Amino acid sequence: MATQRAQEVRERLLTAAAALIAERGWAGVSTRVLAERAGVGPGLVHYHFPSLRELLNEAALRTMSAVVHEGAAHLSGASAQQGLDLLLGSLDAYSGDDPTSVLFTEAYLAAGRDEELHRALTGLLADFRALLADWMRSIGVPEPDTTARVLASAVDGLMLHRPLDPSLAAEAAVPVLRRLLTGAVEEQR
Amino acid sequence: MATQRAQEVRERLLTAAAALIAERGWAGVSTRVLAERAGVGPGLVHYHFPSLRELLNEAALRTMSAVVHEGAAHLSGASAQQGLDLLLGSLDAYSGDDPTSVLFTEAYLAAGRDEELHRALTGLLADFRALLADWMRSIGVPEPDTTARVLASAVDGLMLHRPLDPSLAAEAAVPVLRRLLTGAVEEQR
DNA sequence: GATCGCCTTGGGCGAGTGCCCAATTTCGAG
DNA sequence: CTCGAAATTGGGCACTCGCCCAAGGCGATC
Repeated sequence: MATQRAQEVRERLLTAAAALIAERGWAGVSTRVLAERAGVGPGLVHYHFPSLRELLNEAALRTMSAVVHEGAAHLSGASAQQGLDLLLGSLDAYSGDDPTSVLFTEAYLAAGRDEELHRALTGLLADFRALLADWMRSIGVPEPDTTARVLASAVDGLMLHRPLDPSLAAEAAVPVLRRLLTGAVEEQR
Repeated sequence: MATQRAQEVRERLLTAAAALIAERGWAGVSTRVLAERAGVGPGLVHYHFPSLRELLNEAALRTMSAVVHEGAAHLSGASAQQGLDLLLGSLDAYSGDDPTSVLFTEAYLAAGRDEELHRALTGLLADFRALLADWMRSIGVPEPDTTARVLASAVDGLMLHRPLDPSLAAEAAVPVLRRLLTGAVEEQR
């Protein structure tokens, strides 16, 4: 059916958009480079999407949503050590100048200038923090809600700084971050 | 003398640029809106600066440099409690959607796409981390170098998340962040 | 095989972009 | 007061932008 090919084009546009946001920055993604990257004619962008703005929002949101929910799935029910390994793993999976890390930061900034994106991102982060707080509660971290908020933002801050601080590697940062979980996992050093 | 007025125009352009980077994003600053904001003719931008790129770099760098060095001046020689108050104070001075916070994040992202800006920002952050580490060493924080790196990036991460997490206030985050300084200031709770 | 609706193409519109430059104003040095 | 360099103006060039649309291709249904 013809609709299937159309769906595939939509998909390719969204995938290309996510990559281009990281490469060129949110405002640097134009309809023409986007269409070229996706391998379609320039007119197709506004056939499948009402505006470039909404295309970018959807592309960023679904990419971020996939990352967050995949992480959350691994975290729920994990032991203290498994959870720490997961955080450590994500810290060297995302180096700070990889497409995913940059996409997150670009989206945070764009949310400050787009109310709709702001609402959606607020919800996505709230879901993630709730899961992170649940995990922390289950392993006995003090003040799990606030700690989850601080740890989540600290990880994003590390992504932001890492490209500007060559010696800020995951294995260096993790022992320090572990102090945030004071009282719960000290014996596991 | 005429040179004085010219210097003032250069100044106004740089100030306007810093404000516009925060408002419209790095790529959203055009020569014409910049000139209008600064109250000068559009042609003056390229009379005082070789390119828009270099103007933006200089505007961001000197603004950030002022913030960093002002903070560093207050920090050096401060007691543990004074230092903590300073950090706490900076956390509610910069809410995350104020011009200064946004400028920092915009500059971090732009540095990933501009080698010259990348080098300058790397140096600026290295200076600040060195001072922060010295302060930590002086009050007995363990692993002061790494802790300084992590705390500096965590603070920027908080700025990034704050607009998307209404309940992430300074007074909530600070007690948790204090755990990073484990062993040095516990008795000061 | 004709028909019809979804999909795709590529060009075009007005606006905005960075950068340039001839013409003009400003103002301190002689 | 005159001169000349520094500073400023505003328009123009070549290009890109988001969005639109007439035209045609495609494939499923009778």
